[in-house]
Amino acid sequence: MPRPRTHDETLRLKLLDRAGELISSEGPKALSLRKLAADAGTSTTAVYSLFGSKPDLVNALYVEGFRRFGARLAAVPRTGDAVTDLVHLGAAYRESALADPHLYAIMFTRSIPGFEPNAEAERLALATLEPLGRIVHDGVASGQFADVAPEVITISSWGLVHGLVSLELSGSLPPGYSMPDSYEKALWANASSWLRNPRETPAGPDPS
Amino acid sequence: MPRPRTHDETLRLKLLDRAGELISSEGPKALSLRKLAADAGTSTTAVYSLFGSKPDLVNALYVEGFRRFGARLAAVPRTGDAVTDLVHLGAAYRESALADPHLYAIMFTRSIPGFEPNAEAERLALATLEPLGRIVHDGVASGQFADVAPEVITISSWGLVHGLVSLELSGSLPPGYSMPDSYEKALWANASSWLRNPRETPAGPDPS
DNA sequence: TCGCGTTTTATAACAACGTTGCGTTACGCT
DNA sequence: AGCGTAACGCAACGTTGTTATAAAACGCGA
Repeated sequence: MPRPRTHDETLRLKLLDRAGELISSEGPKALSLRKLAADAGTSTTAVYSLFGSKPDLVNALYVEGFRRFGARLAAVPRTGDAVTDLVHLGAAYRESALADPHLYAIMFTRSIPGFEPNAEAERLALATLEPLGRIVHDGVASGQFADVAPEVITISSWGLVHGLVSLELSGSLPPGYSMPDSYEKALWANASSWLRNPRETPAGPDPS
Repeated sequence: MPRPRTHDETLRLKLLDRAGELISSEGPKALSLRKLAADAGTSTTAVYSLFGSKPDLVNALYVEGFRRFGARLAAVPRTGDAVTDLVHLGAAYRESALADPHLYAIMFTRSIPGFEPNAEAERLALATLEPLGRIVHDGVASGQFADVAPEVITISSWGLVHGLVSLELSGSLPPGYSMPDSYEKALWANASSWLRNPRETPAGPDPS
């Protein structure tokens, strides 16, 4: 009879942990199976029996990254004001990305050549957006937001935060531009642009 | 006396062309110096004497990419209406990115491991944003936009288009979301959110 | 408790990569 | 004409991901 899968779970976690550390500290380029195996006191073939290939190992990191990301976003409290909630969620998004830039790069830019998330990982990634979808849905349903397709508001808000964070992380910003200053104002402007009844001061400060 | 640089310009262009083709058709992973040299009928050392290293060759692609990108953006005609101009510029931005996705990836995501643009290349990249900066500046100066720091409007608009395009190109969008539908509405909402006097219908259609 | 069957993993090899000495060729300048 | 340097082909080095082979580890029926 076949021997049941006994995969050394502690070794699996050790490899995953170490891989995460390598990526976070030295970037995607530094993640080599040989170094990783040597660090973990094992051999490269262990990685292959545990994960299948290097892209599959990265897929595990991808999943873990979205798990943490999703937990952070889901923990943002709601206030009932749709604009405020969007701004708060956007702030948490940026904080999460800045907490581990290299991991964010794996999740959203294809920073490791051969890697493509598998179907299950992609489903998890999309589930991360649930808090955003809920705020938008509630905002439209309660009449705070205009009668626009919720997908449009969702994708616009997501695009804005992702774009701003990407530009900041890739160092593409002109010198002198301060993202902390602009970020909240941009979020506030975007969120309030979907209001049914626009408020007086455009691009006003977050009232929280 | 030293012999002046006579670098075979046609070989240089041939290598650059072929490298661009390889990147555009098969992605950054397929760009190998050995294949490239073989394709061009030369040797790998030619690349080193012409460019210095692989990252330096990619830097040349990066520069060429921004040159074309900048030309496209600079060719967008102005209408005088700041919101309309922002939407038109955003549309040209997306079209340019979709015209050569892999090149866009080199320009904005770090899709080739060892590559970082040098100082001159980064200056050129920032110059590409000049049309955006001008529209925003004129919009604020003419009183169409609210009295907000122009950098905030610029970075917000850039972040939005870059984020939306990035999500689209990386395939991160939920199935069923149609970017062509949402894109223009998102741009319009963003642009009009900076108006001094908000118009009646938020997220209304582009009047062009 | 023994041993069969299967999984796991170490060793070593393979192909492909970026890079670099070494030697030769090609060409501008005096 | 010929000196000096740039340009470039050849071959090698070290490292990468991956895999063929073989040995070791272990669950389970006997």
